[in-house]
Amino acid sequence: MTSSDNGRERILDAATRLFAALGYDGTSTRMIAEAAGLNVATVAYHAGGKRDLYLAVMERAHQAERAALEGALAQVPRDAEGMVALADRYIDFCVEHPEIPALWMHRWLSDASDVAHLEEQYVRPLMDMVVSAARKVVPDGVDIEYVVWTIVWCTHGFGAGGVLDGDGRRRGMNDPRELARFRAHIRRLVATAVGLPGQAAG
Amino acid sequence: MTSSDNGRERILDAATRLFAALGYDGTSTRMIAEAAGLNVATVAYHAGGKRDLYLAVMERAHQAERAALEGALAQVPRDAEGMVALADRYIDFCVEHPEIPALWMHRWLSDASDVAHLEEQYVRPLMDMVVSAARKVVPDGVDIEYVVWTIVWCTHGFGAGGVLDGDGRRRGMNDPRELARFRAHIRRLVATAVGLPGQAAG
DNA sequence: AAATCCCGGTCAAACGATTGATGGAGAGAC
DNA sequence: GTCTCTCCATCAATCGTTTGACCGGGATTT
Repeated sequence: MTSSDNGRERILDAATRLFAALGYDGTSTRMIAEAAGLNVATVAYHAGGKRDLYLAVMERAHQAERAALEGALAQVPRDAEGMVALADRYIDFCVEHPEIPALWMHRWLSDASDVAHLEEQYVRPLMDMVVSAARKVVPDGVDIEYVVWTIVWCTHGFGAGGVLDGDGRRRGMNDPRELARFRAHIRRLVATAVGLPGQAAG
Repeated sequence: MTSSDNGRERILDAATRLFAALGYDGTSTRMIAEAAGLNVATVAYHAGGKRDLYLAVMERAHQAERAALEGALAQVPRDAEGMVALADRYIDFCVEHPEIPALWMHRWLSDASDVAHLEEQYVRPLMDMVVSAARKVVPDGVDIEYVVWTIVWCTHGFGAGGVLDGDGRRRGMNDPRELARFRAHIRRLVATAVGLPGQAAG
């Protein structure tokens, strides 16, 4: 148990990075082994198999997401400003865990049955938590659920691929200026959705 | 030229569907051949190779997107309502070509250098067209470029993965009720962005 | 204390299967 | 006969997985 946890953890970290960057099919167990500084057989020994490893990676990512969102919900007031802050916290989370947006989108693009339970187990409950917190704040005529989906799509889209600047180059969350612009946009988007008066122009 | 175009076209269609559903790495040339009712060697004969085939698929998809967007821009008035209609037209396009959102997102998740030229050649010009059309309509303090990115992220996210209903099941563009809900949401989102008075509640 | 056993962790090597690609031969149109 | 299109057979490379052995150290036995 001295270096075993170390090995398993290194494998999980490497797999997380590679699955996020290259997708499931684009990542080989040998890549993961090399990135973790271990042998292919050791990866199989710790993870049981590529598919099991992927499931473990997704499980850990979802747990981190749930913890972050529950923590944010506990600290944020249940009013309009609180909802704006909540979206901001989620962006913080994606900045701290840059692999998660890509991991999420790759997973979202496939509908493999063996990861479907993650949606019932994690995604749907989190969606319900956020929606029920926002319901009493949002004015009539606004589709809260789709507002939340919009935040998710935008944050994951920006986090995983960034945007194209004027020269056609990608700019993403690692670009402070672009991140600030994205934050301002989401802040205004949420603010208008919850009926807050217009923010100061960014 | 009698049945050759037929063969090449069948291959391109099959490849488009499979690349959209399974991604580049998740699709094999044999799958494409089988889906097209042809032999693997025939695929190589017409397409030259898997990578060239993928490039051809992406090129065709982007051309269709450009044609649709240019057509929509030509027919739509240059005012607030026109911008709402423009977003609606783009949703129409994604409904007619259900593979495109997934194709787009898969491509967006990878940063392969041999497809990077597509961004300068297609994506950036289209973005510029839409942004310049919307600029004179949008009130101050709104980040037009990010509003357009929001439409793109939402439409592709919804088109490629759908949303989770109350039971954790996926609902997407093939579900008329969910599509209508999505349309209403985007319509309201664009309407508020261009400073239009609140729409009737959906 | 010394010798023995056991076991979790790691490795090189190999497994069968599948990958993208190619060469050569056959079929049909002109 | 020539050209276009298609298929069968095969290639080397890589895939995920398994095997059998080796190392190190704690427990057990003598």
